[in-house]
Amino acid sequence: MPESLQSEPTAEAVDPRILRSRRMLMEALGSLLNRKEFEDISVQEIVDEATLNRATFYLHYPDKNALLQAMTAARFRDLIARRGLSFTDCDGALRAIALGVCDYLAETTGCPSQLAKMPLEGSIIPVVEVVFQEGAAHHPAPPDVDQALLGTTAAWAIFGAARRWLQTPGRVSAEEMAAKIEEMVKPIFLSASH
Amino acid sequence: MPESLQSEPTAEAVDPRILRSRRMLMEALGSLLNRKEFEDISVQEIVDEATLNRATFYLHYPDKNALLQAMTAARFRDLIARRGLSFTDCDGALRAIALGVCDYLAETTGCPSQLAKMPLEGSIIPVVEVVFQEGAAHHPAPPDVDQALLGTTAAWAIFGAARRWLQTPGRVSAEEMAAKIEEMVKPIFLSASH
DNA sequence: ATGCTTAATCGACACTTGTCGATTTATTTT
DNA sequence: AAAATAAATCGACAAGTGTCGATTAAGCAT
Repeated sequence: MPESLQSEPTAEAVDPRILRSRRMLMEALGSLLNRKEFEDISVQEIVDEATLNRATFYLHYPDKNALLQAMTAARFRDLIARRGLSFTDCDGALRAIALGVCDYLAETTGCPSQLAKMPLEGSIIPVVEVVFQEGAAHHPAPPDVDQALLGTTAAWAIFGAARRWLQTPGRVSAEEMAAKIEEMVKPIFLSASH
Repeated sequence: MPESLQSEPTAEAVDPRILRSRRMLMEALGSLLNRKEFEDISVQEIVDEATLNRATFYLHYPDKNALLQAMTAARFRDLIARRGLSFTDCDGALRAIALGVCDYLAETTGCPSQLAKMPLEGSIIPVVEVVFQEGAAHHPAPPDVDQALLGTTAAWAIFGAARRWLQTPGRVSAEEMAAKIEEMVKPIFLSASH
């Protein structure tokens, strides 16, 4: 069971109807979120907006939280891709990632909804982890340290910090915050080499 | 609207019926979680187990997720309190916190349910933050660094690392993991002093 | 073009959710 | 002890949820 669109560029062909349905559901939810709170949106409303049947929804997602999560992951992946953030150009990349998370959060919560809730962790953090994963592959050589663990820990730290920043009343600029996050998180990766 | 029991030792008196209802609801949920998945438990089942009316449930929690969160926070707070973990005895405390999180996760997910899901972030992380907060108060002096931000970032990092450890197949001991976490997270606090 | 496979649709189902007003019961105040 | 306050109960409600079997229609293979 494939779980997200627009990954795996050369993967095996996927039925275009599946892509279409998922895309329309995401667009429908995105559109509705401009008008009302996530909690106040029913599956029926989503499929109406998407001009799909309600049963089709459940063919793709177990519930509306899963759709929100998939949509968030897709959008954030998109933002990362647009900025060309791979960890291959290694320095400054950490700050760029942090800035991406801050920007994304600020952007999607500038809407009427205060989306700084839970379902986002499950979608943004894994994307950040993947970026670190790719970066680790391009890195010199992992002696004995668990690169994946470092990536996970850093991803959570970044998200937690960005989330706190977002819900701070008189917050500083995203760029400033990204610099702070970089300072805090960078040593995590250095901790491996004592 | 008070949100949790067993805090504020000398606070204004709370109606004993409120404490009783919330305690019974938490115990009921805890008991049911030994038998079935959280998703498969309805509010009706919870109040049946607690011998309370369903309307009473909604008098205290907006939904069952809120109850799970409150229960988790209470249990984790309890574990922290039992171990006497305040950050006042500053060194080694970070590892002790990490160990507490690992132990708690391993303990509550040893049950049939794989509770390493989302609602836990919302309950464990804040508790860890509070511990850091108290520790910061007993600390020398915050020059210009945002102690709260450091605490939040560290709390998320700890939880993320512990969570990953938990769902690792051939995982190392909790003590070993706590040591690793300490190593990774400690520099976060030192990052402030360049 | 024809059939095979699988996604999308439809209507219906039992169940859960969250809320309400009205009543009863427990606790605190005076 | 009696009155005032607030929590717990009850029944009922409209709405939403997740699932099902049966049908239609779109995409893919040969």
